[in-house]
Amino acid sequence: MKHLRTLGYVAEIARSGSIRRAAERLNITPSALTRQIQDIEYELGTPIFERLAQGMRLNAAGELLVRHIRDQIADLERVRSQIADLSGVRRGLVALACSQAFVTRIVPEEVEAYRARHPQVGFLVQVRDHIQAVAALTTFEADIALVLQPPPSAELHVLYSCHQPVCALMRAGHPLAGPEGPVRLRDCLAHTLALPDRSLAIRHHLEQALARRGITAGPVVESSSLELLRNLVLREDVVSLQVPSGIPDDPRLCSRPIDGRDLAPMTLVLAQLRGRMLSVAAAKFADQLAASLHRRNAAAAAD
Amino acid sequence: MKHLRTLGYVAEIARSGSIRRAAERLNITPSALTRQIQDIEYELGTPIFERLAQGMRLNAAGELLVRHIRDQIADLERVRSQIADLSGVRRGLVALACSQAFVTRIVPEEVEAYRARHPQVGFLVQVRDHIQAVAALTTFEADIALVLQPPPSAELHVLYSCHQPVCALMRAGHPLAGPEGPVRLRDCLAHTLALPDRSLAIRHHLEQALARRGITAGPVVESSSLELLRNLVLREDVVSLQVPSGIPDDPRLCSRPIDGRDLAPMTLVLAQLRGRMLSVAAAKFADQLAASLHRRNAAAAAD
DNA sequence: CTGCCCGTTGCCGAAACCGCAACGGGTCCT
DNA sequence: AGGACCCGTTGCGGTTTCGGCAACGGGCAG
Repeated sequence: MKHLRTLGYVAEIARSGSIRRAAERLNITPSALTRQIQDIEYELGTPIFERLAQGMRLNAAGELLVRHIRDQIADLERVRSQIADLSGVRRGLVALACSQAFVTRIVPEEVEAYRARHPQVGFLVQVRDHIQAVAALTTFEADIALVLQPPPSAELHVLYSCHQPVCALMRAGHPLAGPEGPVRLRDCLAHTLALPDRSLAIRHHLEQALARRGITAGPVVESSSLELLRNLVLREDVVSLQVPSGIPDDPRLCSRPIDGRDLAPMTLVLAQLRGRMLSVAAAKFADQLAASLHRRNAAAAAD
Repeated sequence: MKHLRTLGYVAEIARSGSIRRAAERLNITPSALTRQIQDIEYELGTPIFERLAQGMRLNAAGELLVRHIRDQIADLERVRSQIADLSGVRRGLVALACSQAFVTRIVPEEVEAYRARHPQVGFLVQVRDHIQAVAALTTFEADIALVLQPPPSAELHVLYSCHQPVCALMRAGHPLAGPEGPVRLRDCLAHTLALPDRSLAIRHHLEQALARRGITAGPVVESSSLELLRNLVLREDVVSLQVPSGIPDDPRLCSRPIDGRDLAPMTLVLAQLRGRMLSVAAAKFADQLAASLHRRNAAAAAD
């Protein structure tokens, strides 16, 4: 809304680190920006930016102010959403930060289900690793986060969490694909591996377990893209590791959980920023997601 | 600050109930106001006021918006106070709603002590009964409240509370003034009474106790001003009822607690609005006040 | 020393804001 | 029923604010 145009300028400068870059993104001139900042600093009676040769950086006062600004913007959005809710049609935007493992099935299915009931609600789905996802929450870039193995943080308010066993993934004809039931980790390591790289939580999890046993995995292929690994599995006799949520329903693929003695299950967490009041749309979507995850988990346990 | 000028207009219209009255208080013309409101309603896509013949009243959407606006204003004030605190000098405004009983000694003493250390901090002390005090907190007109017998409310966050015995107050020569120690309520009722009226919590407290015994008090004088009652006590042989905090240190006055069997002690409460983040100045003053009340209470118990 | 990118400033047109006067529609009192 | 009164609203014109353009001075790298 209009009244926080100026404050938005401040936030954008803080984001982009210089007046000129911010001006670019805001489609105004640097001169206009400079004046707005000067006005605000005059009103506050103190500078909020350090002027460096490379641009602008927030000082302590600025940090406080920008925090307040992000708060204001998010809160106004929530109020608008509540107001829209009064008139029947729910509209709004749900900003979700999620791990790569969930873009395959869970998130698209849930978004579709939600939008079938509330077509006026938009979604912004950002794929982030577990560290970046928490950061996105604190800067209000995301309302909720769905991630694997998030770092413990006092800022996180967990809405739902459950365990996901790590699974070995191979194509239907692969030697390991035969029998049902769990597979030992050492059997997997005997085959050619295609693993997620170190930017992904699964790999961290694996490395920790291997380190305790003094083994190292020598993957032939590693990638930051789970999708690439799956496609590779379809073309060659390689074994990959993924969590069940990320495995598409494809008869050409076969997955078997790693024995719990070798690799503990990973933790799936749905969370928001502690103390943050969500918009109606985001809150309801989080509810739906939590309920659905609960059902999926129960169904998986029944197998 | 500048950016919430327009929003302040909305809040003021909501307060005063009509555009013309708000315009008066804001020193602008009604036409200017009308336009601002229309702009906002256009931006929100929905009216926020009902147009009545007598003026404007908030609708449901407006209620949500005004709540948000008050929040914004209070939060910005808090941020400014934090920023000022960074540079060493504490400035800001502490808005306190208190019962009449505390304007005699406690509040003036505490304000003086605080301002001696932080002269840049201003105070706004509003005398409110226990109902109005809570209302002042919820509308952000007050940061903290110091009241007797506040109604239990989920919105209240109690920072400190203690008991205050009700005391009989008379001048030094009065027959009841003789011995030290508690006095029975029936002995008081035997004398001419000058009591707080029904707008004050002490009177409510007394009426409740009397009703249980099936007695009614027939006061000769009743008043909403504790100060008036005290001055009356000095001029005639009448007995009044007050809590110790409200009794000035005057050798011409004598007070004796009512026996606990006749009248339970009243509850003194220092509170803020639950979930509200206070400015530095208000938070520190609340700390000081709580600590001081604790000391005073301990000293009184030692007598 | 020479580009290059930075924030900043003077000047001017455009847009937002506001005051003035007048209008139309309600309520209340006579 | 009529008139006084208060209400919100609108057309018009002046003032203030905002933003774009061009130019300046200052750090920094090659």
